[in-house]
Amino acid sequence: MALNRLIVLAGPTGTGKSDAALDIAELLDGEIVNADSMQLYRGMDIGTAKLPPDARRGIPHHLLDVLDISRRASVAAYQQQARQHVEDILARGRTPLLVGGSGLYIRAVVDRIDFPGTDPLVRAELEAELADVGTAPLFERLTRLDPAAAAAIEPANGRRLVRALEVMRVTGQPFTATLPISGPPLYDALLVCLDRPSQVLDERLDRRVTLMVGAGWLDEVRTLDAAGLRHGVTASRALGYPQMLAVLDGEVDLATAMAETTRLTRRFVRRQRSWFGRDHRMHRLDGGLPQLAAAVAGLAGLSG
RNA sequence: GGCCAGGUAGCUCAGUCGGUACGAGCGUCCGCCUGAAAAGUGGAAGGUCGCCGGUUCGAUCCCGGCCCUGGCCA
Repeated sequence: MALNRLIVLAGPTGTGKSDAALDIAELLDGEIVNADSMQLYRGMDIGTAKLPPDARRGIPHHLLDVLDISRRASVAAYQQQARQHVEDILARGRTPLLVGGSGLYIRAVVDRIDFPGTDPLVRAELEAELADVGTAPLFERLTRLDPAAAAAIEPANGRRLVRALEVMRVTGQPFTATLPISGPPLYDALLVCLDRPSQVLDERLDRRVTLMVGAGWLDEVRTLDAAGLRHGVTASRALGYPQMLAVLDGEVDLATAMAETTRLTRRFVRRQRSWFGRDHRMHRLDGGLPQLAAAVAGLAGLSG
């Protein structure tokens, strides 16, 4: 029943990946590996739509709740861990299912991408410089040191400028600022992208935020706040969390925060589409398809 | 009924002391993305400037009337 290959279930937020993954896992004797950057965090449950343990049907889920909110997330670390899990699952004779909406994370697992090293001190220094003098001087320097990278990075994109200069400093090598052309995926992966018509998805997202609040999202955020959420570089930026913190601070009313959250989530979905849309290796399926699991199994080469 | 403010991009609003609307933010659409990626970023499409008439070589901006919105007074 198990396949000797990886199945990737990608797609925008709210398309039904988590639930579909359960069905597929049951059908193909699978185990799930999370590919969602924010679900890595312990305690961020409601707002990240993390599947509660009692809803997982006994199917093993890996790489959920592995990071403290104070820690930065890291693609490179994720890549290493996720691949380890995929390989372990394969070794166990089961089907690994990589499920999530973080496009770069998925590519990090499935493609030959090597992330150059990092240095906290160099990084901190460059970030301080960015905060101090702005983006222009950094861009100018990058143009001198690494013209190719500079040509591929928008002058106003501080984040990427910092990283490019960091790589230059740490490795002495130029920064590869363009994603490699994707060849055949590792692990003979079957790539599936779930989506829904915009109107349907937007309505689902709207409803989802309401459900999250009803499920106690504000309490969750209050708890996380006490644990230092505001100081978590990555965690504090998760969709909706800053908005809920603002409610707790009495800065905005709940309705406004919710509207803002759905707005940002919609925008995020558009970016996810732009990311997944150009990966021509992906099979696209509607997340609302009745026999989704069977369809995926069929694509994977398992008939019936 | 009277007075005041206002009717400019899908929304909220700038602006033109009369000479093809420099518009902005948000939204929408399209794109980029190698150690924060639920992050960060680039571009595009959108406007009979409430309606009718007048003055003028020319009006979104001046004048008159009308309609609509909000507020105040009665």
